[in-house]
Amino acid sequence: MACSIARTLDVIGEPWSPLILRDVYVGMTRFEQIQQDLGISRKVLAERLKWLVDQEVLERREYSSRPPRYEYVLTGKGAELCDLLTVMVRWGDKWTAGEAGPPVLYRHRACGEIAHVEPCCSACGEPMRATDIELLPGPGSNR
Amino acid sequence: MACSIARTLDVIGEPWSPLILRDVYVGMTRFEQIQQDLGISRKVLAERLKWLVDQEVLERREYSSRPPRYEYVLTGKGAELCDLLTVMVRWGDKWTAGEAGPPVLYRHRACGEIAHVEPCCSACGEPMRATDIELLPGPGSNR
DNA sequence: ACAGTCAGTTCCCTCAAGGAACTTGGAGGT
DNA sequence: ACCTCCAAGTTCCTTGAGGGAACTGACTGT
Repeated sequence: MACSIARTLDVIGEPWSPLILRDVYVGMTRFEQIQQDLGISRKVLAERLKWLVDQEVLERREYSSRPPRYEYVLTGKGAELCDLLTVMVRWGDKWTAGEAGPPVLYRHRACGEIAHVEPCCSACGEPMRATDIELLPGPGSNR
Repeated sequence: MACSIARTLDVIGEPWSPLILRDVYVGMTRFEQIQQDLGISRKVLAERLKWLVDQEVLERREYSSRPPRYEYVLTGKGAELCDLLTVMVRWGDKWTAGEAGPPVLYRHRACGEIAHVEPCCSACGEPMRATDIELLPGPGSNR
């Protein structure tokens, strides 16, 4: 499909993938850890990890050779997918967090403040919401 | 689960929902239009629309009373979900667009430039990638 | 009266997810 | 040498969700 949303969903569209990515992001990099943390079936987890490695979102790395043991780490491509997770968190915090408030706080290392992520324009730096955007056909369009 | 990612995925985690949202965002607001555009089964589309309306992401609006005809429009909550879509598009454009380039271009109405969306810090306004963030337990944490 | 439109609903079938048990390759204890 | 444990999967069976096609109901236009 000539749609970047569909192509992105092709990589991480199925519901477990973002959660797997989050686990790797926060340092749960091993099969057993992820499986227990998420309560996902081992079969599906093995499939997803293989898929994410094939897509170059994760890298399978040996952390012990005897016995052979592996962990999963983010690639550059995968790290940028985590930006998507932070935007998800923002929405979830704003619209679905209960009374208690957000379960996790984000500190921006550059400025040291507790903050959240906001979509901004790459040209002018001002906030850029979906409602501030005008869509134009691009070079990869098929019409 | 005490995780805003999981809560967000609960609302739009299943693979068709983001595509449905995109269609509504670009003006395809009717059942028949969406069904034909996506090639989704009518059964599943009806289920998803009902779910998204229940979640207050979409609103079901009568646009003709006789015969009774309905369309779906974004709520405020839904419009902010579209920010998530724009971030998906950015990733898809960058990592999965082929030779041809992105299928759609975005013009930021505020500055008039063709641009893409970038995650920035709500406190200092500088770019804020997943790798620039330090995670801290928040008030809604359960440990 | 009859065909056409839109917004669904119903039915059946297939395929993918879940769960539990099993496998592999080695480490460590006795 | 043997038993047991562990991480990282693989295999097998069952159940549930998605796809496809046909049907329904409320109305319009000719």
